[in-house]
Amino acid sequence: MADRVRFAPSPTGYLHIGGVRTALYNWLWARQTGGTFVLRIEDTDLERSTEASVKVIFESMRWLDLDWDEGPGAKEPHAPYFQTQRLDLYKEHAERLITRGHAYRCFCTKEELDAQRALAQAAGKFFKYPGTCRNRTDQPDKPFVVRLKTPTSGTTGWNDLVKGRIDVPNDQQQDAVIMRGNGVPLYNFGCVVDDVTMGITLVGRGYDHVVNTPPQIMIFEALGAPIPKFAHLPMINGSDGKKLSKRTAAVSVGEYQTMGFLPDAVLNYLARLGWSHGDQEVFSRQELIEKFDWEHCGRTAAQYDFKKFQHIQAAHLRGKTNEDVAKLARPLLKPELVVETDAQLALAVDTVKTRATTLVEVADMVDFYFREPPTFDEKAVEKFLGAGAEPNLGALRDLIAEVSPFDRATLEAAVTAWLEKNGLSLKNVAQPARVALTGKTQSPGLFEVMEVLGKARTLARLDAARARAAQAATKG
RNA sequence: GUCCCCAUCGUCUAGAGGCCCAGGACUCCACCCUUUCACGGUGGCUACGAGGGUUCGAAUCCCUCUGGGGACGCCA
Repeated sequence: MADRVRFAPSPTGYLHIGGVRTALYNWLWARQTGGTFVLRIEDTDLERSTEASVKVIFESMRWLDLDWDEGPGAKEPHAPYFQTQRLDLYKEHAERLITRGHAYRCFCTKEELDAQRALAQAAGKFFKYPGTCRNRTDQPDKPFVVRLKTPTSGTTGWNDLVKGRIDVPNDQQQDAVIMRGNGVPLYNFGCVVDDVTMGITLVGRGYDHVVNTPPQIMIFEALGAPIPKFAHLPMINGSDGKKLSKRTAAVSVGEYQTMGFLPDAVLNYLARLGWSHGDQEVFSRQELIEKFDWEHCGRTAAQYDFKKFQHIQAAHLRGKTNEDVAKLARPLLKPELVVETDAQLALAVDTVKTRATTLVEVADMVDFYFREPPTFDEKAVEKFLGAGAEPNLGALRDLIAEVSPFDRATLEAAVTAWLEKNGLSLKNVAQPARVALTGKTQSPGLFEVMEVLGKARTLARLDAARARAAQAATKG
């Protein structure tokens, strides 16, 4: 039977790339197996959850094109999909647990417990709830929390899809609070009740959750619900080996979008971080869907590597058609640029695609084609359009004026012949011409630049440069 | 302190007893291509944490140690 999987982020900030990888693996599994990908918002941390964060999550998921089959804005057979709107459900389930003797009301106050904990810690001991209310028969009219009656002996375990068998002694657990005094469930409880009521059959999540799994399994059991499969993915660390942070990496999806990364590249990089398929490094979205599996997920924490990320991004950029890249880069062009047709932009893109990493770079590199005059790099002008440049530039200009058709091959042939006849090498004229045409010392090939620019503008730019050089000659 | 997990080049990883004196990729370096910058190509540096077993044979299995990470909340 196809699995029902879910991604259940907490809206406490941007969508973290670690979270994206979790979402991705679940999504890939669902898409590969014809399963259902559920999006649920775990907003029970009232202090930190914000509506803005919820919006960011949706936007990021949409940009990455990780579509959800069930959840806000999609089908909602198990609505609502926000935990704060499911409070009655949690209360019901908690009551059921109490009735069945799997949970109990605890009247100890947070203050009492905190004091005891502080005391224990001061003595170098580790505090564990002593079970004060576990067997009490009176039910005073006081505020209470609900605690799970946890087995004290034996072990709780599961066959983790990526980690293998994990068993944890039950005496390590304590009677955990599952419902707060204010009726809001704790993570472990809300999560399980939702997974049960939403029919989740496979839980794929970060490795930091393995410690939550034993108590959650206990809750599944107490609820009399089938226990889903679990897959715990290793963490992603920063390049310093520590937890991924804003200082060591771009952690939010939005940052990659503004840097001009392609969604498929982000997915590819994240997929390969902690999962492998032989020696393959570059995957299309479709390949990821076809090839993803839990067996080849790594067991070790991975370090984020921006250089490799860029490499993957560049590979995806090169893999796209000029037309597609042009379409994506167009909104990134400076508004004052004059681009007559999409085809023209695609031609320009073709010349910079192997030189750029991001869409932002594409937009930047293509700028000189559509700006009249191009932006000149002063150092380049000084070096190549000075007093001595005028004769060669002039000769080149006059030669090119006669070339027809005006394409890169014909241009190159004509120029090469001319150079030979005059005992010159391309080195003598290439850089001045490059600066004249592009404003920079680094650019796509000279003849492709001319072709894309077209005859008229090529000659105009050459003329302008010649005039500039002549002026420099009279001055100095 | 107790419990859980992990351990191959700097990094991501392949590897599920012989195919491995360890393969791919990123990075770095050299060379080739070349009008510049890229792309591409070729080559190079660099790894099985340590010690014990098991075995004819171990990166692969077992044990110990060491080193990392995580948890022990009315956070998620």
